[in-house]
Order: sequence, then structure tokens, then C-alpha cells
Amino acid sequence: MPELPEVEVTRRSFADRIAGATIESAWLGKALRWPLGIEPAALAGRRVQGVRRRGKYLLVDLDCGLLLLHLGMSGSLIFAPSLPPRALHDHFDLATSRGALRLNDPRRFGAVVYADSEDSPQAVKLLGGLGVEPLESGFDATRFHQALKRRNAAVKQVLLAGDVVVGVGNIYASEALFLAGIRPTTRASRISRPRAAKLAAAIRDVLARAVSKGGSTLRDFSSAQGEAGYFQLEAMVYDRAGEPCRVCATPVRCIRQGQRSTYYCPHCQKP
DNA sequence: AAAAGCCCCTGGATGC
DNA sequence: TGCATCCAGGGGCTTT
Repeated sequence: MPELPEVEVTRRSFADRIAGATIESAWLGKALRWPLGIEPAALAGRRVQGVRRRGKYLLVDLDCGLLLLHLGMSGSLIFAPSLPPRALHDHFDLATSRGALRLNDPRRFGAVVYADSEDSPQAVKLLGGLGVEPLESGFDATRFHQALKRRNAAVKQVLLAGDVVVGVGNIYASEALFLAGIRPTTRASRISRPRAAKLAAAIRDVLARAVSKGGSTLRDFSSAQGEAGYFQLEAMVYDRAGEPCRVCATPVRCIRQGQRSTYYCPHCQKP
């Protein structure tokens, strides 16, 4: 998926345009990860107040209730004045007075879930355990270090888990750890305060840079404007197994952690 | 409580 | 060309 930068870029591409719109109709195709939780027809007539992001979730606020959208691993949204005919893997449409939103998701790991409020059980189940937003002020070195100290798992896995800090996916986890010079297998609890500070800065950096580039390291990413996707940020280690480290030329290594690939430079990144 | 595995699902790349 | 296998931006749930 789309990691935090791609979700945020997607949000920015349609949030202002859909705000204030009235929902005309909603359509749901094949089942996504979870049931919508409301009859699509019951959404008609409600007003869209805005679109926020929490971790990798998009929250579409309505005058009554909200929609939680997740792009899973392969989802993408488009927002257009009018939508083209439905194609393979289109699963959700929201037609409004200002344009229509469509979710396409080949793998269907994504989700659209209606909740009465952010405090409702459905919303709390999905959002309740999330960690701090890395691009907000709550993400400070002290608290990050404290949180890492309580975890004995490999730091890469802790980043991916999302209960300490949200939005860091498989690509940016490897990239941030490279920038911080930390081996992905290092136990989180053994990371010193200065190194935790460096990692926090690296996470902020790599995510903020990706957002500002409007994109992404994803091959097939496109924003809701339909802008083409491409590698805008050159990865330092991700997907570069065997290739020379861009800093020291040592071959980049690939290992498996929790059934996901991790890439690192054995010379630049210390345990 | 925390950690480790297991799935959900489709499609593209690779190998025989 | 055809078929099997592996891998892919995530993360909730179950089991240790």
C-alpha cells in the first residue's frame, strides 16, 4: 500500500474538492476486507464535511457519521467530476454533488467502513490502538525512546506494527533505518536515546520528503487526480538486494522479518 | 502484555 | 505455451 505519504497525497488531492458536497448515491461491489456497516442508499443526502488522515486511514467526515477508508496493499482512489464506466477491481463509488470518489483495489485488502462516530466501537477497533502521527509534534525523541525501551522485538517490526508510530510501511521502514544507521534486527529496547532521536528524525524526514514530492516510491501509485506513479524518491536500500550501497558500495542485503522483506546495508547500519 | 504466525486476495515475474 | 511457485505498499486476529 500506499504508506503514509501516498495516503496523505491522495487525501490532499480531493479533500478540498469534496468538502461541502452532498452524497447523491453510493455503490458497493465485491466485498472488501470488512462489511460497509450501513446500507449504501442510507448515505444519500448526507453532507461531506472534510477528509482527515489517521495513520494510513482516511476519515471522511459526514454531517452524520464518518467513513473510514483504507487502501490496503493495492488500493487507490480517484475523484473526478464524473467517473468512467466501472472496470475490473472497482469496488466502491461515492457520487456527490461535487464529483465522485471511486476505490479500485485488486487485492481487496482495503476497506470502507461506516461508523456513527469516531468513538463508536467500529471506529475504535480500527483506530484505537494507533501510535502517534510521525509528522505531528507529539512525535518527539523522548517519548519515542521511552516507547522503544518497552519493546524487545526487532526495531523494524516495531515500526511496522504501528502502535508506537503510524504510517511507516515496509519501504519507508527500511529507508528510515538506513538513514539512521540502525540495523533493522536491533532490539528496539536496546536503542540508545541519541539513536532513537536520530531514527525519529529519519522517519520524519523520509516521510515528509515523500509527501512533498507528491508521491512515492511505489511503482504503480497514482493520486486521486490520476497523476502517473513513478519512483520519485530514489530508494537507498529498498528493493536493492545485492546492489552497492549508495554510500559505501557494500552490497545491500535482504532478509525476511515477519514474512516481509527488509533491506539494509551491513556496513552503514550498526546493530 | 508482547511477540510471532496466519491469513485475507489478485496479479505479475520467474522458473521448469 | 502452460503451469507451479513465489512475491508484493497492510494489518487484524489467533496462538504462543
